[in-house]
Amino acid sequence: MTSVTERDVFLADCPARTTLDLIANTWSVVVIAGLGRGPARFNDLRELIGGISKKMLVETLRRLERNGPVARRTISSAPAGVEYRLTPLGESLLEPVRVLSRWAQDNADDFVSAQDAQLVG
Amino acid sequence: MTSVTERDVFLADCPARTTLDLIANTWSVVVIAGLGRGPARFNDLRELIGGISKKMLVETLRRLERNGPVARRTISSAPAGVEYRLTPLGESLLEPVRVLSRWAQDNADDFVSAQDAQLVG
DNA sequence: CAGTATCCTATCGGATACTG
DNA sequence: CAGTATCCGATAGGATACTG
Repeated sequence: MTSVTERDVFLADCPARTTLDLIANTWSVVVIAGLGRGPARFNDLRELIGGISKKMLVETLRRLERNGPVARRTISSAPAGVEYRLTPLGESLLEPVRVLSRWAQDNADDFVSAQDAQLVG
Repeated sequence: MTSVTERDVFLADCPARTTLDLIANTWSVVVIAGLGRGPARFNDLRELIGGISKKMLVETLRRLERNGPVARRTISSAPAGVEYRLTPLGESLLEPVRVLSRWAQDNADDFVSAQDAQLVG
């Protein structure tokens, strides 16, 4: 029994594509990877993630919250604040995110040199 | 012996972050995944990848070409045209891209329902 | 501490028309 | 077939100032 509606990233207007649109961007990947280290407060995340603005961090967290992978919790005990953590869905996203990040880290020098070669040539 | 310059996606202005910026977007992921099926012509890719415009396909291919994962070749034999294929670097990117795409396909329904719940609530 | 609100620019990305 | 060129609206994203 195959379902009539496929889930294929090659198809426009498919939930799989919509999902890819939401997770396949730098800030989503880095925020998920950051929360993979454990629950964190807003400003902890800002310190961990170099170059992210308050605006983008808020927007990224809200979007991930809306779609499931991230949960937000208010801390009443001192020091008061908020805590973000991965949901089970977010935990399952951790592996893809880490595989991609690791690739970026391992192949960064090849990318850079290819770009340099282009600039020189 | 640890190198002085780290390769960490958490660091702004790090080659790893720059690399992530270039690959962590929908069109890059889908184009790499598409070329993972084998070498393809420009219009073959346009047919395979739903919703991509000529403009975005050209720009994505050029960017991936500049940075290494994709190679472009002119076909002189009939029917004449061009062929895009993955380089060895591109092949190594295939696994991360497939892991991410598969996650999107497998969890698309959870994402959608989470969003629906938000709309209702 | 954890945001909001506003402004402004750059890039994304579709539509359309044209080219060798 | 495989683009290029141009126009245009929508979104990304930084800077800054303000808030409970």
